[in-house]
Amino acid sequence: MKKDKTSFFEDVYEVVKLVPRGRVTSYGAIAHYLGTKGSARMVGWAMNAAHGLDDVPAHRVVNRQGLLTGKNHFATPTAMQERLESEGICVSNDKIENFKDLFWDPSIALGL
DNA sequence: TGGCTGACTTTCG
DNA sequence: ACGAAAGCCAGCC
Repeated sequence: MKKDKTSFFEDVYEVVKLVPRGRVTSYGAIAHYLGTKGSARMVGWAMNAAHGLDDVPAHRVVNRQGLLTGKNHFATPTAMQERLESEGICVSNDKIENFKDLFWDPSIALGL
């Protein structure tokens, strides 16, 4: 089932995997959802380990402005944008269009 | 044990 | 509006 010892990363993975296709979330939102488990930086750092996992759509995680700040850590800087566009998300100049509408907050989606 | 790091966020200038 | 700096905290050496 699940491991009793839930690392901060695993919690982040679970949340990111819960992000619906065609939606995006922010580091701060995940950090806020996890609560005291860490700060927004920790989320980004967790993604650094997550990008190696196909189960974790790290490309759906962007910063507060909807900018693809983490694209630089992907296999290719364009992979992130291409992936988002592939899911129906409009990206312009490394920024998500209508980000406010596409924003997906785990705290809300999970009914917290 | 102690110190460095990091894909963010917010605030001051 | 833009730039730089501080705050944040868990993982790794």
